[in-house]
Formats: sequence, structure tokens, C-alpha cells
Amino acid sequence: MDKPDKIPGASGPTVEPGATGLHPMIEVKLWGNPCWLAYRLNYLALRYNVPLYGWVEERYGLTRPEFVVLYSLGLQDDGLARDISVSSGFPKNTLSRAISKLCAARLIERSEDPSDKRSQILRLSPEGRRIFDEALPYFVDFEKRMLATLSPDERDTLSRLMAKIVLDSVNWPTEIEMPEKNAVPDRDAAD
Amino acid sequence: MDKPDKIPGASGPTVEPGATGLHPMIEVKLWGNPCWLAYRLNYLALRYNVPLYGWVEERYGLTRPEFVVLYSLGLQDDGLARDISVSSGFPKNTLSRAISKLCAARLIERSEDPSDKRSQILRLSPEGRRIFDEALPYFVDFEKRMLATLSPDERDTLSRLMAKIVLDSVNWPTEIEMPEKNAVPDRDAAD
DNA sequence: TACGTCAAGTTCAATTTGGAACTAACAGCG
DNA sequence: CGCTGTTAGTTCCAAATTGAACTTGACGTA
Repeated sequence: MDKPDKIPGASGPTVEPGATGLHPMIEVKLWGNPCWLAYRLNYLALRYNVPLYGWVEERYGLTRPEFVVLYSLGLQDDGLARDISVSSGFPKNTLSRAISKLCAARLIERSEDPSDKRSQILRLSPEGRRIFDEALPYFVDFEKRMLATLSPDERDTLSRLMAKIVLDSVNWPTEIEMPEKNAVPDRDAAD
Repeated sequence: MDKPDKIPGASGPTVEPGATGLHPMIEVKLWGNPCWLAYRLNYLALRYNVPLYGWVEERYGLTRPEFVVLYSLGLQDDGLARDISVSSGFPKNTLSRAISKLCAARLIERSEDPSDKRSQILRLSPEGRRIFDEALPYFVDFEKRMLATLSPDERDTLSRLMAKIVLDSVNWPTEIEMPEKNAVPDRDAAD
């Protein structure tokens, strides 16, 4: 029952078990996990998404993919479904359904792209814009709360480091290589 | 068509549109988004989860919640379903199913907690441990790849700043306050 | 011991999800 | 032109998900 080894790069504030108010297994995953970055990313993302999208659901009756469409168009009008898909990670059929529902609810509008008849240009309706404008401050406030424990300098550093990682992400693999356990499996079965 | 205003705290490398190799709407969400932290968290988490859990699915036939159980017990044996639920964010019934399937597949074992007969102590089987040991390096490698663009000092800083935020997270609200638009709505209808 | 409350897990039912197949449209090429 | 491959979006359907209700057990109090 050794204490877990020091995690390379995980120079947290050397926390004593139980002293943080966090659940014990959360502490293990935060401080005794070789994948500290991945867990902290997922943990913080979840800690943000659950309250906010729960609120959106209750307040506006919109699911997460539906609100993602609204939010995306709030940031950049005249977007395509595909743009929202690649930037949000939701599959395109999920977004297709979300878009149809938002159209039926008159929160967004679809128009044909004259330069490519397969595409449809999406735009917020005035009511959709109203909801976006009303909801945005709640998202911003929660984010402010998340960053409140950092100094302005630290916030800037965090932003810079995360940006650096994101910019590098185009070079990451999009799938994991299999161990190639059967490099030439069909040779004998070929004839 | 102004350029988006500078985002407070979002001191990225002042990227020119299209110069990063990233999709245009991703750029907007990264650099023209008042919620830069939340988006970068979700983006990076997704960029990690999709390839790795896709690989796990293909390699072992395990779904994400199933592998999360395996991974959790790999880090800390003798865990309870509840521990895994709160530390992973999956609802307990989803985990109940995952645990049953893992037991049927002989990857984990359930035993009664003598001190509380409602609970069941979970433990990896040798085969479950083997899979964990085999899969872990792929997760660690991907995480290394994510951090490769940072210097050791920067990695340390990132770890420290994210840890600081996580430790503060116990103080965040778990749900969003409604605007209380109808503080006394039933007054007229009361009688 | 009885009783109310709360917690761990399971089951059920209704919804949501997303892979795969499909349609329609573009684009490159001989 | 026709042929081939690719892309935007939709539909279908099997499977996953999860809120809600339920079961069993713990714990406090009288």
C-alpha cells in the first residue's frame, strides 16, 4: 500500500488525502493518475456542462445539441450544419434533428446556399438571438467563477498554454494505431 | 464585419483566420468566444476521448462507461459503484449495467461489503488487470503527445493552474439560479 | 422495537443517440 | 459529356442512455 508515485508533470499542491473536500476517488483520479491532464479536462468540462446545460434544459426546453446550434450561430451567423458538427463534435445526424426542431420552434432559419445547393445557411431568428443574448451572461458568469481563483496573470498564462495545445492539435492522430498483432494474417488463407 | 473584440483573458497567440489549419468555425469558438476556457476544455477533452475510446471499443469491445469502470478500479482497487459514479460523472444506473457486463465477462469481481450490505466492493480480475495494463500506455502516450508542444516548465505551470481550479471547484454552484421571473406569480390566482 | 429518512444498486420505460445506408449535388478527369 | 469519388444533409433503426420508481439496508430518534 505505497503512496502512489509522484506523477510526472503533475505538480499539484501536494494535497493530503481528504483535506480538499473532494470525494476520495476524485482525489485519486486527480493526483494519482498518470493521465492527469485528460482527467482534469474531463472533470472541469463536466463541472461546467452539467449545471449550465441542465439550466438550459429547464429554462428553455432545449437539449444540449440544440443549444449548441444556437450558441454556434450566436457566435457566427451564416453557419452550416457541417461547421457546427466539426466544431462541436456532435455527429451530423444529431445536429440535423436539432436544427429541424429549432426551425420548427422558429429560433433559427434555413436558407439555401446559392453557390452549393447541398448546403443550407443557418441563421438565428430574432427570438433565437434574444435567447442567446439572455443566456450568454450565465455562461460567462460561470466561466468567471471558474477562473476566479487565478490571478489575472495566471489566467493569461492558462489561456496561452491551452491555446498552444489547441494549435498543436491538428498534428495529433485522429485514431489510435492498433498493435498490428496480425500484420500478414491472410497469407496462408490466400489461396 | 469588424474583427471580433479582444476577449478578456484570452491572450492566445493572436491568430490570423485560416492560418492555423483549423476549421474556420473552430477558430471562431477558440478565439472569438467569451467562454474561451469552457470551449477549450471541451474541445481538448473531446479530442482526447474520441480516438482513445474509439480504440477501446474496437480493441476490447468495451463501451466508454465500461472502460471507465475498469480504469477507475485500475487506479484504485476496492472501489464502490458510487465512487465511480461521482468521480466520472456517469449516472449510477449506467454504471450498474456496465458493472454487470464486466462481471459477466470476468473482468471484474463483486464482493459484499461486510460493513454495509448495500454496497459491493469491486475489484479487477487478473484478466481485467491485464487489459488495464495493456491499455494504459496508449492513454499515457496520447497525453504525452498532447503535452509535447509545451516545455517542462510550461507543463508544470499548466498542471499547477488546473489543479488550483479543480481545488476551488468544490465551492462552485451545482446548479444555476433561475432569474426568479415569477417571484409571486400565483397571488391573483390564489383564491 | 418501531418509524422516518437517507443511501447503494437495480429495474423499467421512454427518450436519445449515432453508425450505416441513402439522396442529392458538386468536382475532377478522360 | 459520362464516370468516379466526395460532400451536405436526412432517414432508419438497433443500441445506449438516463430519469424515475423500486428494493434493500443503514442510521438516527423516541
